[in-house]
Amino acid sequence: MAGHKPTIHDVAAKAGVSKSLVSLALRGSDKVSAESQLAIESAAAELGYRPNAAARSLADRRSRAIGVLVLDFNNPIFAQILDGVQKVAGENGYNTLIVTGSADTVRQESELARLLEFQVEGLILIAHRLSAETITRISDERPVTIITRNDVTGANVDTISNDDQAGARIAVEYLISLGHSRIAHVTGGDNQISRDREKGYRDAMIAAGLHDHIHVIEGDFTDSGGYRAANELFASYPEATAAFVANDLSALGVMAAAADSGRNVPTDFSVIGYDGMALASLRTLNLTTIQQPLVEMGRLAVAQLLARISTPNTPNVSVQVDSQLHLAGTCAPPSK
Amino acid sequence: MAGHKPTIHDVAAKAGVSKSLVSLALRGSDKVSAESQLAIESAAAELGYRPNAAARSLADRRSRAIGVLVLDFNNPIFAQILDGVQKVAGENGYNTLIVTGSADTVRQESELARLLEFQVEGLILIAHRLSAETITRISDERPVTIITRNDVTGANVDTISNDDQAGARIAVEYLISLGHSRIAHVTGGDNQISRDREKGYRDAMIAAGLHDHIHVIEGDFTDSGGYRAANELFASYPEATAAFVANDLSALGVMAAAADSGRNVPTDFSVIGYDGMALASLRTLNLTTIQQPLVEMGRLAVAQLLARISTPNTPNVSVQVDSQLHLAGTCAPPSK
DNA sequence: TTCCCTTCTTGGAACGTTCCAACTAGTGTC
DNA sequence: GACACTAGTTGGAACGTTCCAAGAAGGGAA
Repeated sequence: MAGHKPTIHDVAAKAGVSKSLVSLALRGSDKVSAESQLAIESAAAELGYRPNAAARSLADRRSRAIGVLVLDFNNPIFAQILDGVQKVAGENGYNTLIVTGSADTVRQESELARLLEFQVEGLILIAHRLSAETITRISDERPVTIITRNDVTGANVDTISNDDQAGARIAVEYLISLGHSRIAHVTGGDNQISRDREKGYRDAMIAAGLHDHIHVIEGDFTDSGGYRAANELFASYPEATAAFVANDLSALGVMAAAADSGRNVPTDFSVIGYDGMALASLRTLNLTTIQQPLVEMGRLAVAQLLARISTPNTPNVSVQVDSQLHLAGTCAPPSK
Repeated sequence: MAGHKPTIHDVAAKAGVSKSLVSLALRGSDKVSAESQLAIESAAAELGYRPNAAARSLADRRSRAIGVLVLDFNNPIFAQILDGVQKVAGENGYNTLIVTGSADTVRQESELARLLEFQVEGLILIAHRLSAETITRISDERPVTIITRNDVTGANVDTISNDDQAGARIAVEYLISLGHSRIAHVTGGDNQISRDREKGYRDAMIAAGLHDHIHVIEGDFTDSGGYRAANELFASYPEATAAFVANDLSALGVMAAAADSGRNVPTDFSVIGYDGMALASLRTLNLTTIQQPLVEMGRLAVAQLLARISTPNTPNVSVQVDSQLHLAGTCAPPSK
């Protein structure tokens, strides 16, 4: 904590050159003589000089920062996505401003405003609860890439998602292949992702001639929502031998409810989730699930966002990645 | 995406006043006439004006941003800490720049450099793997608050931690109170937190006259580390009836190993963890643990950091918060 | 010697704010 | 009618960079 933070002028004075040359040298221009380069570098090092990003951003008219809005930090899939996001952003010299949205819409707005004031060059949204309208409005000011959704359109909006319907079908077909027919579905509530996963469930059931066995219970993507939904399921449809649950977190709640009702997973009751969150594959849980390539999705999102930043007004991009069945310990053939 | 981002000059022109007055009005000065205030506000709204944080930061000589370094996003306790951090930072009008450190020391340096270039006014570290020396060096440039550790000193370093030794003693005393005596400990590897928790274990065992039963296996704070350590434990000390594990994540690994070895938790083998990560309290896991007030720790850290930023050169602060025994389903009296 | 070309270097303007000293109009006061 | 206030308002300087047009120094070619 020296008296004053050294600026480019201090470095220039110490190296005996002009501030302009310091600026050039520090950014690796090839028009600087070897001698000056050396003098400048050692002066900078000696003073502990750090370029001021705000000044650079102002002069440059670009911030080299992207904003990330994560609506719910407590769903661990976000951590994995963020891993990918941060990696690619860092590799490209971009800073990442992460903001977690509150449930409160007013505070959400002010958090978004803060991001935009920072002149982020683009935004990554990981937010299934944000309305399409809000997103379109934001995209009016800044390019946006949305991860895990593809239901928003706009001139500056790209999406990275997996094919939720296809993933859901894979899950259900797997249960059917094990011999199940009384397969229930616990949804994730009122949002596009849930609707798609439910659609995939229904389609797969119908395709297998199991139309009569379709049984859907409303959940909400949370552990306790899954628990509640499963209890409801066991009351209303006790013959069910398996459940396809809208996401991993609520699948864990379903497993707990199954255990409470005296059902052993997987011998009495099979559970398959969706997402592929890292914790679900811990040995203790060992959840069978449809695994999204989360880290990869984070990577792709940043790559796409940076592409749009550097070349605006290109056609919209909607990347769909493949999700895979992750075999683990919570599914087995029905016992009867 | 209009042609040009409106600046304070555009607003001034539109409202028919000077840029200085716009600046005053937008920051809520009381020396602006009601009439001007109104004209300025509506001009700003109409143009979709957003203040440029970089310019402000430059003129102001402060960035209103704090940096957060999280070394491992995959340990879910960080999500909870971050919740508290973001909340208090936001309430005080501060932006949060979150960076996840790579294992790679070189990249870590460049990530830190990027934070410092952003002129963050202070840093929050959640990083048990960072060397004390590195931290002291950083704190030379900017105030630092460290969460979950208290082993670093420096003029500008404050710490928020829980009393790991005390927490560990609580855990062990609880097991003893249930009737256990053959209590093993799985450590978290070579770092201060682990050493403190091990010390607490040893002290509690000795205090209860169980010196002969002390049995320590090296772990590493991860799920798989816990799994491996537990298998080692069951081989070297099969009579153990309980384990105090250095953190929740590895406690889950221990539980998996117990199950694999045919031990039922908690009837055959009791497990108690440390941290209180949200996922461990899911019904399916229901882990007994020592719960740190993680969100609160995040809050306190920011509060302390902001205090030091506004009033530097005050004596160092080391806050110790209390951790509590969280009763759940993985501990029971020994069966024999 | 003169002139042109490179190669390196430079000071000034600009970026969008905030701060400051100073200015203008009223409004009272005597 | 002069004076001092007060309430609003203003332009210019500053913040630490980058960019740009232009300058200095040295080397060849004529």
